[in-house]
Amino acid sequence: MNSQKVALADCNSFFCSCERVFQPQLMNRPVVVLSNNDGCVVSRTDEAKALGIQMGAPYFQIKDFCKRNNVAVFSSNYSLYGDLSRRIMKILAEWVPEMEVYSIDEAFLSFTGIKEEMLTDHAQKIRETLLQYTGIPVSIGIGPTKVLAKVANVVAKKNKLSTNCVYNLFENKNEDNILRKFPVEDIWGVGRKTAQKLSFHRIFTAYDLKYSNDKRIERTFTRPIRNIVKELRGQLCMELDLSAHDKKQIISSRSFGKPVFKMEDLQEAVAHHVSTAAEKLRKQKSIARAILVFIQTNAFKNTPQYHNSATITLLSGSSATNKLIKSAFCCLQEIYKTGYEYKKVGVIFMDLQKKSETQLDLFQMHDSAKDEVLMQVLDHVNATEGKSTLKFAACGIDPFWKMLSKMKSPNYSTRWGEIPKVNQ
DNA sequence: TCTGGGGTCCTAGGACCC
DNA sequence: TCTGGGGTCCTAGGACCC
Repeated sequence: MNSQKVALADCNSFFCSCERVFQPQLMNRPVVVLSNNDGCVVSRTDEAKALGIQMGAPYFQIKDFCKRNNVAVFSSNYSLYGDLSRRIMKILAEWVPEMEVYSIDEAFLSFTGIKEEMLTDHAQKIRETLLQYTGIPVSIGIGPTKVLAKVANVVAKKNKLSTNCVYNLFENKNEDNILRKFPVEDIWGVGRKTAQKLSFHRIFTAYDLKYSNDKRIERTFTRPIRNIVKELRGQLCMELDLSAHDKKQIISSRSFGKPVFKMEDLQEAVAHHVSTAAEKLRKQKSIARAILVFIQTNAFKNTPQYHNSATITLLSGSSATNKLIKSAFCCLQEIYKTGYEYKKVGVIFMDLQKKSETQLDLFQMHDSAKDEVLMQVLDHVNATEGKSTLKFAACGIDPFWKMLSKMKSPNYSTRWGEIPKVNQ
């Protein structure tokens, strides 16, 4: 029998909570944070949810509504959220022997070994500490598997007052009562398509899925769903992933703030994306052996549509921005067509490999020693003097296509010049 | 005027080989 | 005319996540 105990700590309305840390007057006021380009809503506080603002709602559609209802609106400030996330994970790590950082605002914690009667108390202490040290509220769900810990977390979040943001399934004598009220589409790993298919089989709740016919599930559904069924039954099949992995692909892409038609403008954007992605690539000490460039028109607009992509294989791999820009331009050349109004462009580095594990091949062209030094200097300057202090001319000086970010809060915790001042 | 971005995993099916 | 079957590897695309 599985004796594992898993907790899922998940920050409440994380991006909004980050904004509130530095503007406490926003407590109890509805707050939303927008995606890049101020496109749509990606984080909402309970007050904003109560007003009926939906996740993913396009901002231009709800702008007036927000004004009328005194909603505080922010552009996303990822350096702020990233920094607070790092602090939160560091604190969490001090409380448990093992944890898996699952996303910017979530971590699975191993509670195995803690006495059953102490679980809730332990979670409450973690919650209090995080709130005190960072100002960020979290909810914690506890169960015998990841899927059930996720379920418990949803229960905690939906009943903040009665649970004080901690819900422990081990304390519940009749777990099935919870599962009966839990819609199948809210289960972690069940998306829209699968929920549709499940409802066709008359499976509507987590309870239905837990007690569904094994043979039918085996026949009809894929492995991830079969694993979810097992986890709902308390059978652990998703272990905590403790190792910090290197990324297997690195993407950089953005929608344009304005329509773009010309090749030169696309090139500037592509050079910019390659620079961003290559910096991440070098940070994890890897090289890319394939690069993909894609371009898209605006699918929401009633204009001629076109989207395409091209890939180039780099035999020996590279992490040198200048070399990668050249390859990316070749891809772009291949797919660019005049006469279209482009909305988005992006690059993907694929087939990544650790630099140290690269097979040296006499006949292949590796990054030259000169490039290596150039990249080292580039990264060093940008790390110490600020992002994009030094960049390739191909990226342009002041790109007109750059994204909108009209309501961004200061980098309170990552830039000396923007640290909040305390009144004398 | 204005609708995000960055990831992972899985599977089906094609290509290829013997 | 008739033209196997099984295995592996790779890739594109689907589905899902936050």
